[in-house]
Amino acid sequence: MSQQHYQRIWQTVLQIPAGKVASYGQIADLAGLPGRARLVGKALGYAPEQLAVPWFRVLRSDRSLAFAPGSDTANLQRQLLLAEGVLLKNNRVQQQDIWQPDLAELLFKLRY
DNA sequence: AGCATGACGATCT
DNA sequence: GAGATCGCCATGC
Repeated sequence: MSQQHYQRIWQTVLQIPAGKVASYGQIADLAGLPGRARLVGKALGYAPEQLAVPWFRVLRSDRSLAFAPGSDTANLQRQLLLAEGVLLKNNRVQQQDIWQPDLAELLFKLRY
């Protein structure tokens, strides 16, 4: 897949504010890539460290973490979210912690 | 080209 | 909510 798509995904994820989370599908939609939720996960895995993309603020549409419960990655994600005040209950975040961006403002910042 | 594999998602039970 | 099923799309063998 093109770097262009990855770039858009990374830039979109960078817009998620601390203390909020978004789903893979939501990010795909906002990045102008509807139907490609799976590509978002892949892009996050390739994200350069230097860009400091908040990958831990992205999870599934059912509000559960994508990594196996108990795995090192899942534990790390849980810790990073907790540090921002996002508490997981039974591997799920609260509905209120889901990011609901102002579309006009977001599109302006991303200027697609 | 065919098939399996995912940091996924919507829908039904 | 949990589990099963099917759809989706990019990748790699």
